[in-house]
This record gives sequence, C-alpha cells and structure tokens, in this order.
Amino acid sequence: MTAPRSTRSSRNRRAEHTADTRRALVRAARTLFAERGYTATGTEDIVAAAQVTRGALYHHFKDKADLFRAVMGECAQDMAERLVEQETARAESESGDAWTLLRHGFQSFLDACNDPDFQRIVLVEGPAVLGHSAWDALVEEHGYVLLAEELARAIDEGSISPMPIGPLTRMLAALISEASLYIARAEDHETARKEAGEVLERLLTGLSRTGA
Amino acid sequence: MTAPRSTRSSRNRRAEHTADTRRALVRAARTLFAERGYTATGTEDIVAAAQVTRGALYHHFKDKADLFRAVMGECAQDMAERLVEQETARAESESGDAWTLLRHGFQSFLDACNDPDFQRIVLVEGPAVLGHSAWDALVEEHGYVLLAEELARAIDEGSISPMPIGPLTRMLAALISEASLYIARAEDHETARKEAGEVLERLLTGLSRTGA
DNA sequence: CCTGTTCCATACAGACTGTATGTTAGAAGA
DNA sequence: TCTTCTAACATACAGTCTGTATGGAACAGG
Repeated sequence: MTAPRSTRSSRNRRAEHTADTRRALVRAARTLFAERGYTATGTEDIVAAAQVTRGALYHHFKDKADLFRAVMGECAQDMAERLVEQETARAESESGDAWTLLRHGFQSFLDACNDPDFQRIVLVEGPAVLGHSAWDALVEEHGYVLLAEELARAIDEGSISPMPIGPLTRMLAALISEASLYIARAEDHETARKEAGEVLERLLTGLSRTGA
Repeated sequence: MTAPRSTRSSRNRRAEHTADTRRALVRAARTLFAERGYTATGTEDIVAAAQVTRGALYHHFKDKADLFRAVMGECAQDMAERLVEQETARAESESGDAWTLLRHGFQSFLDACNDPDFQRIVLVEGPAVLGHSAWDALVEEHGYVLLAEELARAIDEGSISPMPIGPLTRMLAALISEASLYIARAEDHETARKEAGEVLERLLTGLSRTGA
C-alpha cells in the first residue's frame, strides 16, 4: 500500500513540480486574459509570464481555448467560494426572516461580482470564447447551483411565490451581472452602486409573496 | 444646383454600385458572423460570400473589427425598427392603462429578441469583439434610447415608482436579453417562453407604484 | 542496467490579418 | 476629344499566431 519513502517523496516532488507549472500557466493566463482579453493575448505572452515555453502549455492543455476554460473555471470557483463564505457569515450574524436574508444575499452577491477578473473573463469573454453551451456548463457547475438552491429554499419557506427555478436563476444572475458591470464602468462608483442596489431591491420585491 | 442629366445618372450608377459592394460585404459578414462567430470567420470567407476580394473589404472598412461594428449596427438598427413598429401597433390597438401597456411592451420586447443574428452578434460576440465601451456606445445609440424614454414616460405618468433611469434601463435590457437566450437554447421553446415570461412579469411588478 | 513514460523545449507548417502596390473605369477640366 | 486625376477595387507580400511534430532529459519500474 505504501511505497518506499524515497520513492514517494520523489514522486511527490515531481508531481508537485508539474502541478506548479500548470498553476503558473493558469495564473499567468488569468492575469493576461483579464487585462487584454482572449484574442489580444498570445500564447507566447502567457508562457513568457509563466516562465515556461509553449511546449509546456500544449502539454497540459489541448489548445488555447482549453486553457481559457481552466482559467474561467478557477474564476468561477473563487467567486462561488467567496459567496458561500459571505453567506455563512451572514447566516450566523444576522437572524432576520428568510426574505430579508435573501435580499441581503443578493446585495452582497452584487458586491462580490465587482471583480475585474470575474467580469472580464467570465461575463464578457467567456460566452464568446467557449460558446454558450460550454460556458453554461461551467457556470451551471460552479455558480448557478448556489443561487438555485437558495431560491428553491426561499420558495419552500414561502418567502417568495412559486416560480420556475431555471429561468429565475438565470435571469437574476444576469441582472446582477449587468448591475456589476454598470457599476464598474460608471465614473462615480459610489452613486452607481447605490442606484443599482435600489433598482435591484425594487425588482426583487416583485418576487416577494407578501408584495412588500 | 442640378448637374447635367448624364453626369448625374452616371454618378448615381457609380455610387450605387459601390454602395452595393459595401452592402454585400455587410450582408455576407452578418450571415457568417451569426453562424460561426467572429474569430471563426475568416475575411476570405466573407469576401467569397460577397463575391469580391479582400481588397474591397479593406477599402471600405478599416479592419475586420470595423466591419463587425457595421454589422452589429445594422442588427441593432433592425431590432430598434421592429420594436418601434410593434409599439406603435400596440398603442393603436390596445388602449389599456400605461402600466399594462408597459408590461405588454416588455413581453413583445422579449419576443423580438428571439432572433439568432441579434443574439449571437449583438449579445454574445459584441461585447468581446468591440470591448465594452464601443459596444455600449452602439447600443446606447440604437437600442437603449427607446427603452429609456419609455421608462421615463412611465415614471412621469406615475405607473412605476421613481427610479434612476440609467441603471434601470441597462438592467431591464440585460434581463430580457438573458431571458431570450434562455428561451432560444431551451429544448422546449414553448414552455421556456411561458416560464420566462412569468418570471419577467413577477419582477416587473416590483417596479409598479401600486404594487399590483 | 535497461526500458518506457512523463514532461517539456524546439522547430516547423499552415492560416490569417493587414498593408503596399498595381490596375481599371469613370469624372473633370481644357 | 484628350489628358489627367482619383475612387474603387484586385493582387502580392510580410508579419504574426496557433497547433503539431520531433527531440531530449529526467525519472520510475523491472
């Protein structure tokens, strides 16, 4: 079951090394894709930043789009983790009713989306680079599940009226995404954040069962 | 003031011919961009479909992205015209209150967005190809104005509560865009249309001043 | 010690974009 | 009418980028 110490250590070192180069590639690609976009970033730029050669890139990834998929997956993963973290923290501290909890959740979701990497890579480049089916699969895997189950719970608890979860999830995510992009590109982020939050609040009241 | 007949006719023929080649390029590019996307479509493919050479393309347009801008402008223009048409028709036939008129307007907006060219070129490829500022300028010019002034009117008339127009317009447009994409990619378009419409209705009720 | 595999570097071929140059048809003036 | 000039293309070329094929070095296993 256990290999000799030296062998295992060596194995680990080797495996760790290859994992390192892979991480370096993803990290470099993430920075460059977020800065200049997908097509404006050459594979040569990426491997230069990662301090490897193109051979390493095409050893670890099928092609450039495959590398992008890994990068976008990482972005989505980071976002999902951040959201879970925030949500648990909120669930502990606040103890309002389910409805206000949900509303506050959306507001902090909006704040979390205010991240340049996420916006550029996941929201802007993603759909065009991967095509809608692959993009959707990635988002389904990482991001939507959270939102969807939270909405399902809200419906079960009766805080919002029964509605088809699928389109509701997609449309709310798009709503918040667009709001975050609006805030990011506004000259005055402060007021933009306030206004977008207000509009979001108003729209969400339409979902409430009580109507308030 | 008026040039000689022969000269003018000749001029017109010539001008018309050059306009023809330009239109042919835009038309061919529009079809191919909508089918295969921007990067997957080579300039050679475009000029072959338009039955000209690459020289003509680079005579009329600065580069490939410039051609795309023209294509997307045409798509947005078509959409805007369709919306105006529908709206005037609805204003004549129906004569409900401003609130129901607005709601119906959004539903038909949703139906109008169900167009493959529009979805792929304007909603998916546009932001990635042109970058967000140029994309926003185009949409601002063609599409948002309509929606924005209709919303402003609704606020003036008191059918929806006062709200910042800027983010409201963007977010509602994004909402409808996402809904149209959701419908387009669903297996069962019928039920998807119904469900998305229902969610849209619920969200819109949040805007209503009366809350109904 | 020998062999096979993993991991990566280098070299190469194909495609694509943009530009520079050539060419033709029509407009304009004398 | 003749010349000239310019718009509207066509063609040829150069640079860049992606993906692949080849080669080698390190390491694990027998």
